Amino acid sequence: MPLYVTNTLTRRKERFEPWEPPEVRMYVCGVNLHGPAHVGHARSYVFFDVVRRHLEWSGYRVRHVQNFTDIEDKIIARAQREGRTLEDLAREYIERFLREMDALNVLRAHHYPRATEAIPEMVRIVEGLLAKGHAYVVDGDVYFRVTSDPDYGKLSGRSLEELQAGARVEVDPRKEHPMDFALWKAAKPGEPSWPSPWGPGRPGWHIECSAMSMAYLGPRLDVHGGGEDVIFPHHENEIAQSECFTGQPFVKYWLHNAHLRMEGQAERMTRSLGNVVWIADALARYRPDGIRLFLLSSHYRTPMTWRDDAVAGADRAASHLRAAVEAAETLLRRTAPSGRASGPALQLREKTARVRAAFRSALDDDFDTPGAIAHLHTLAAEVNRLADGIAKQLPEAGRPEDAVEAVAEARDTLRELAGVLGLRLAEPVPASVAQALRRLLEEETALRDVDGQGPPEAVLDRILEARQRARERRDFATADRIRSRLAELGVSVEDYPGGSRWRVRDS
RNA sequence: GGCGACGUAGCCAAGAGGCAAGGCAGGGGUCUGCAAAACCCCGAUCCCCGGUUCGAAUCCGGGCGUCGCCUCCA
Repeated sequence: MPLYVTNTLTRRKERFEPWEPPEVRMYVCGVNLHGPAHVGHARSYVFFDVVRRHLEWSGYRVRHVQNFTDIEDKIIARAQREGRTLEDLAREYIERFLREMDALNVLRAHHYPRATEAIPEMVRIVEGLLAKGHAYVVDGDVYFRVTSDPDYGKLSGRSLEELQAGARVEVDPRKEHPMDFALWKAAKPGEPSWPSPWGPGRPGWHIECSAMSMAYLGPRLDVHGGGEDVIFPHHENEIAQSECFTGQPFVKYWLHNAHLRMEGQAERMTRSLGNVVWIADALARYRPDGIRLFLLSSHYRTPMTWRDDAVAGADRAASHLRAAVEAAETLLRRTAPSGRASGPALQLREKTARVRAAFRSALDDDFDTPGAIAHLHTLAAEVNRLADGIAKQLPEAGRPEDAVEAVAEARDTLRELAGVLGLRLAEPVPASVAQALRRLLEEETALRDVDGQGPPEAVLDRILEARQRARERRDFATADRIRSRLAELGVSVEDYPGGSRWRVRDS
């Protein structure tokens, strides 16, 4: 089934067909480096991460570019306030942004151009626009002449008259038309500046994305994305500049995500209002899978609210998915395949195939991530049901060795589909636990003979074996003590008829 | 003022005219040395009023409410 996406430009769901398949050129508007990123930014980048993962899963080769805005009024103001250089400030927030995106399992773009590194390209475009009569110079500033572009307003769906009617800002009288926007700003005293044919100055905001997308992806993009707040003026102006400069269509599909609001706040989350949850704070409270699951639990074009109970709920839902993978793995670790398949195993196979197809259709339908998540839960429940029956040795579950192949396939599918949403479904054993385990082996007499070498997962398996021996001799005091010591380390122990299982505890 | 979204169970949320997905929370049960996890069972006059249709959460009209954008912004 083909992919359909809602194109802001046409306001319709359209079949996705890139200019030159299987290549997809995707440019996503990046952050302004005047401060750290908040969970509203995370919503946008997690969403576009899913766009990319789904395109790649569908066989496209995606070239993904995301910019950093490192020159702009607020950055200059902050640098001056803190007595730091722009470079110093930019370096700090770029590093932090990438670290936080890595933590959220957002795939890295292929290029992260910075505005200040693309000044020559910008100057070249401005010169071209001047030569074609689409721009004019006033006192060292260069403005785009909106009346020279008959298409101006096509993205935001408004005419020049409509835009002017709602204007909230005082108009610079030197401009020919109130909606004309700056391509290049003459330097003010004390501000960083670059030489140009119009004197020292710095670029306007919009020109950077035109220049950087062209430099890395060529004049025509397949996908250009960002938050819906940048539709106007930013993306509107980008189209005007780019198309007037190249004479070609700039972007085939414009994708915009709706905003995230703070619980109890009437307005959307934005750094200038201060009503934000920093990504770093969210990561301290919730696991990455939980945060992603929450952010993807609403369709990307629906506004959503950051509510702690909802994020906590998504965090628990992530555990439920992870439990299915872990239950499958426990079974697979302990059971050799028989080469046969029981009735329940055949049913699981069929369900797995159905879920795979439904999951794909959901994402193909304009990235319906809430629908896709629902299908993931359906498969997880099927795996859990079978694994539960087998762990309890229920006759209707069939023989474990007859379920192995179907369970392995279901687990692989669950992993694969979750991976398209960027969910890891795994909780690695933290290094701190590995160290604490060695101490536990020394302190606990019942664990004296346990080998503490090797990866912590193996050590935990051996600890559970020793604990199992204690249970078998009905030494529950020891067994419970080991369990509670592990719990203190963040490892929970679950007992089943066929043996015990450990899990790194949720958050 | 102009342009545009949205309103589905306590909460989050999908839904391409034909018996209303999924999750979280809650209640009951199964399993179990205890615990935990998982599994099973339980929940909706789809904001209101009209209309079209054999049939509407879905289409049309009108209300009410919430939100976004109209040069800081993901």
